[in-house]
Amino acid sequence: MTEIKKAEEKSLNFIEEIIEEDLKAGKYKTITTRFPPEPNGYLHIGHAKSICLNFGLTLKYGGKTNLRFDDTNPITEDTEYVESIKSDVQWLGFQWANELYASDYFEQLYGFAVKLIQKGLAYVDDSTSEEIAAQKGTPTSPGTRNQYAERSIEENLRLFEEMRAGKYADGKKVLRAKVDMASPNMHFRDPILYRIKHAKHHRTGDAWCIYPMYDFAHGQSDSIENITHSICTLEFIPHRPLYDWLINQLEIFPSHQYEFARLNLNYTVMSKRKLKQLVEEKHVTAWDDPRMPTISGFRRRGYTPESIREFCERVGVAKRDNIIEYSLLEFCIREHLNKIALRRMVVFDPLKVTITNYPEGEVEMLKSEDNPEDPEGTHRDVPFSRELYIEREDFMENPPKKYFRLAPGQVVRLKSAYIIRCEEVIKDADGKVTEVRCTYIPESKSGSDTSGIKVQGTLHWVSVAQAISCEVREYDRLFKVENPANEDGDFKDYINPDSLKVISTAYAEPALKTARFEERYQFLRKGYFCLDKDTSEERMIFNRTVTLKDAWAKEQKKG
RNA sequence: UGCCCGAUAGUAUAAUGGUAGUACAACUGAUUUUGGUUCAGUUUGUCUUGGUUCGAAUCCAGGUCGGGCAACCA
Repeated sequence: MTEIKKAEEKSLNFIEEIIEEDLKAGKYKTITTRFPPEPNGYLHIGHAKSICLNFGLTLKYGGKTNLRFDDTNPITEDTEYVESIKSDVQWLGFQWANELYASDYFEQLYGFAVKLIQKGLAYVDDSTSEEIAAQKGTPTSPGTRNQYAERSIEENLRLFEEMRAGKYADGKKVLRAKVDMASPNMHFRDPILYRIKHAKHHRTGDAWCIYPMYDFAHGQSDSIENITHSICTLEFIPHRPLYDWLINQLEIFPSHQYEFARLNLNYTVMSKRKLKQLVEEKHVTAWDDPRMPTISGFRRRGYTPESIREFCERVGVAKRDNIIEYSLLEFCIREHLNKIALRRMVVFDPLKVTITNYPEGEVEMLKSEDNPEDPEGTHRDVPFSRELYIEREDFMENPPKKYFRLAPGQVVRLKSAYIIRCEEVIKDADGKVTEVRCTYIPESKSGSDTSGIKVQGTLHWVSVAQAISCEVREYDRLFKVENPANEDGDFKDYINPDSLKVISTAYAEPALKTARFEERYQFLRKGYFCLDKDTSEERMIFNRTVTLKDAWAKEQKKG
C-alpha cells in the first residue's frame, strides 16, 4: 500500500492545540467550558461563533459546557433577555450541561471578598468615582493610593458588612482590591470589586444592594464551576493577570482564560449597545428584524442553524482582528438551502401572457420537481392555462445582446410546461406593455418534447386563475458602508435606507397555499424564501433569505 | 508617549526551520428545462530592515502599521 498521506485532517486552531496539549499532559481528564452572556440584549452572530466554539470544543474532546448568565449588573439585565438567549442557543443546536447564574454565587463571592479583606488585600474606599479615576493615573503615569487604603482589616470588615446591610447610598463606598497603583496594567491599579446599587435584580430581587464587578465575578464563577478553559474575546487580555491574581490569592480552582478575536461582519454592526439603539430608535422593527445580525434575526430571515454553524466553522478561530465578508455567510446558507428547499414559482411583478392557441377555460396539471438536487425526486402539480403571469422583467420589446428571455418573435420555455413564442405586444395609452400574446408549441410539453426547438431561456410563471396573491419582503444590507462603527460621526448616519423592499403584488403558484413556517422554499430564479411570522389567515408574507447567485445581473452591471 | 495583542492573496484561515495550501470572492469555459446547481480552469499573498541557518512565513533584533487598556459596564 502506498504511503500517501490521506487527505490531511483539518488543522487545529490555537485553542484546540492548547486543549490537546493539556489533555496529553494529563492536566485534565476532561474539559469544561462555559458560554457566559450578560442578559442585557439579544445574541448576535458574533455570539454564535463563541457558542459554536465553546460547545463545539466539549463535543469534540468530551466534557461539558455550562450556560452561565453573567448577571452582576441589575440595572441593565432582564429575564426577557435570559429567555431569548436560552432559545437562541438551543435553536443553534446546543444543549448546556447546567443553567447557571453568577447571581447564584453572590453569597460565595461575598465570602471571597471577606477573605481578601482578611488577607489585607482589599479595602473600603469612600472616594467619589471622579476621585478614584483621578487617582488612577494614566497609562503613562502611575496612580496614587489614598488614605482609605490604610484602613485596618477590622474597619474594612465592618464597613463592608455595613455596605451589604444597606447602610450607604449608591456610590458612597466601594470595595477595592489592594494590588499595585503603579502597575503598567491599569487593571492592577486597585480595581473595584464591589459597588453599591440599590436596585432590584432580575433573580435575587432586593436581597442584595452590593454587586460584584466583572473582575470579581467572572473568574470566580469559572473557578466555582471548575471551568478548565475559559474562552473570551481579545479585549479581556489585560484582565487576565488580574483573573489569575485573584484566583491565586483566593486559593481556588485555577481556571485559565484564553482569548480569541471576535467575529465582525461587514455592512453591519456587532455590538449589543448599537443593536439596542437600532431597536429602540425604531430603525428596525425589533431584535428579530430579519435585517438584524442577531441570531433571532437570521432565524426569522430563514437562515438555518446548520448554515450558521457551518459559517462559524469556516471563519476560523485566531487572534487577529477580522471583518468577515457577508458573502461567506450567503455562501453557507445557499449551500444548505439548495439541498433542502422546495422549488416553487412566484411572480413578483406580473405581466399578463395570453396563450392564444390554448383553449379558453381549460386547465392542465403539469408535474414539476420539488427539488432537482433531491434523489427522492418528489413532484407537485402546477396548473397551466390560457392566461398566465410572467415576470415583467422577463420580457423586453427591444432586448440587448445576450438577453435570453421573451421578446417579440422569440421563443422561451415556461418551466415544466411548454415553449411559447411571442406574437404580439399590447400597450396602454402611455406605451406601457400591459399584455403579451403568445402561441404555445403543443409538442414541446416538458418531459415529452418532440418539437426539436432549442430555447435560450426558461421562465417561471403562474396561472392567473389559480394564483395566490401574497407579499414578499426583500432585504438588503443594513448599512451602506463596510464598517459603520469605524466611520466618522454617528454609525446610524450610514444606515441603508433601502434595506427593506416590500412587494405586495406577488402571485404564487397554488402549492404554496400549504406553506409552513419551518419549511424553506426556493422561488425559482428569485431566491430562497420562508414564511414570515407576520403572516395572517388572509395574507401570506414571505421573507427573502438570500438571492440566488445572478450571473445575468453581473453581466448587466458590466454593461 | 507606558503596557499588552496582532500582521500570510480582495476577505478569512493553514503551513509549528524544509515545495506557501484551502475556502469565500473575482475572472474564463463546459453542462443545464432555474442566467441556479455541478464541473474544469485562471488571477492574486508571507508588513519592513537586518541577523541566525545549508535552508526562515516560522527563530532573534530594530522599525512600520493595526487593535486594546485610564466604566462604581461586561
